[in-house]
Amino acid sequence: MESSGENPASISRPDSAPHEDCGTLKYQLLGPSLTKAGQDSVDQQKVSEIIYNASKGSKFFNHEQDRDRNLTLKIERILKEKARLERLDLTSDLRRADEYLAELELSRDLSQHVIHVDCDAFFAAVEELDRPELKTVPMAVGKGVLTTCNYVARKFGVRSGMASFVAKKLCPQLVLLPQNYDKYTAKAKEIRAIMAEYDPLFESASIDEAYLNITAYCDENHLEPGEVVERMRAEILETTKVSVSAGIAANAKIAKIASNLNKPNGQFQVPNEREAIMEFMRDLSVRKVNGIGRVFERELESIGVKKCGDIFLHRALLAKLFGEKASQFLAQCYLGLGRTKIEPVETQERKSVSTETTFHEIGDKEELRAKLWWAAQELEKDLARTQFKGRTLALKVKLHTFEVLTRQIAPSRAVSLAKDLYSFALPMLAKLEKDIPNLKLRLLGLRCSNLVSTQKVGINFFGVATQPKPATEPNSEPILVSASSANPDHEISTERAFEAAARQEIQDEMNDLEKLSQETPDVSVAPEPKASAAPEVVEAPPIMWDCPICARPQIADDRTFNEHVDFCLSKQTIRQVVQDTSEEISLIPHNARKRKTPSQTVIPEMDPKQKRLFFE
DNA sequence: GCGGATCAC
DNA sequence: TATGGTGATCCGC
Repeated sequence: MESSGENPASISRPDSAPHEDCGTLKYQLLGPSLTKAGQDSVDQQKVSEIIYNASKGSKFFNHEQDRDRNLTLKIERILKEKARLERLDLTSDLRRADEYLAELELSRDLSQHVIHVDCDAFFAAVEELDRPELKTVPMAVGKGVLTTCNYVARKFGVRSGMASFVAKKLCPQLVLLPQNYDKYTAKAKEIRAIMAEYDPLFESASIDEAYLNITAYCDENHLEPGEVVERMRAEILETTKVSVSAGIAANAKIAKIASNLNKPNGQFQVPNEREAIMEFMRDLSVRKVNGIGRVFERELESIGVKKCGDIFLHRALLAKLFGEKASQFLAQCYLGLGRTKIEPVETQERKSVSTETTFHEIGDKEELRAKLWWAAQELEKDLARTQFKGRTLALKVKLHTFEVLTRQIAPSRAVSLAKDLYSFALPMLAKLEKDIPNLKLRLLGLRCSNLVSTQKVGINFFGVATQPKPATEPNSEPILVSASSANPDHEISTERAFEAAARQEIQDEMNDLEKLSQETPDVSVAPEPKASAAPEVVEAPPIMWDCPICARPQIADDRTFNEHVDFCLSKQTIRQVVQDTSEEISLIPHNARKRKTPSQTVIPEMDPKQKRLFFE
């Protein structure tokens, strides 16, 4: 959109309030990474004008405008509620808040040295290693949306998460590179090998970030945390040629904030002293805290909380205005408290597996089915890779207006195969088509949650024998047992493992027999997908027939269909058995890695199948 | 338990 | 012309 020189704030928009929300909208349009490093010298005013003008009138823009208006309304309600509360007697709320603060204070642990390590413009930095000439020109990685950009580009206001055409408006000479994820993963592995010397139980927060607890390392080597981090950063730069920044503090929350303060290639330490920590938090913008995003920032700002220090003044109101969890979180921010427990991601249990893709607007039903089929195939692959099935299946769509909807169902048994995923998702899509006339989508995705492990007996990533846990008894443990659970020495007996294997076999037979039968309303609406799917579809979606017994859609190939009908006739008895045997429990290895001295540390070779999971 | 919303990277 | 994908969590109902 060409610049006409007019002030965007003065542009009148149809069907909207006057321009008072323009400021917040422009702020919203600046994107979530405004607080990132490398933006200090940027004229944000000018940048926001350019972004505004580039976006103006688009469907994306209109959606952002809607969201902005809704947030403004929500804030009005918050302010009204605040005024109402302030007319009441708040002494008990105040007392409750103070009691909670006192209780938290008792839990303060200043004995640990936690660091957060963050690679500087990671993807861009890796690309610059291959093409050093890019170091001096503005460059970004990503196609439709930028994932990273180098510091030269940031001087133009270019940021990660920005649409590339907008970035090009800000910086026409911007060099755009496609993502090369394998390359970044390989480099991340090099960096992690070094970090493991300092803490073998380090925690990967993402491909380019990690938390380490270096308390033991400091003690064993009689070094101060600052020295250790200087050393580690130098070692990483020396051997991998990638610069990293780090934060050093008593807990993960402050370390994370601190790692951003001397970016790039720097470090910042907050001493393990209560006074120093309180002072550090006092003047810290709430937006810098991990977990407080643009929305909560605006809500807090509206009641007068801009800095973490401001939380104290408003402590009596926070629980009623923002909820219990949020107020507890804010209390921790005020005190500068955070977790000190750093543990490998492999010990943390996965909750969902999902896939989604954005495409050009599609309204054609067959084309949408082709997309759904493709998503089902992708999810099957991801479920196979991560060795899970899902007891819950969710369909996610984004309308052409950018509005997002999700619909989910809970099949009686865990699902993982593309045709099953498709069979269960199709009625949900059909219902949306029925309920929303002229449905046009720009994104479609599938997600499995309520996961059940399909991990077989074998040797896992750390060389530890693993077995699928036998089925749970009606009143027993939660579905997934992680290393962090209460009984870390819990072992599965051989007998129980055999039992499990036996039940697994029974279940596999059931799988073949049952071929799914579900509560799927509205199947008559679902048109049958034809073989003439979109070109990129490898395999045509299966043809669906309705079962004459249960009236639910089934894969229409003769054998499958007949088996289903047979099953459906005898369902009541079999269903019970299936439910009793369908529990599969993952045993996540515990004590797989132990913190030990650096010289003893071995980085095991990666099993290719587990590789992507490990690096996620 | 479901669906919307927020958040991080 | 045009604005991502994956995973987690919380809230209100």
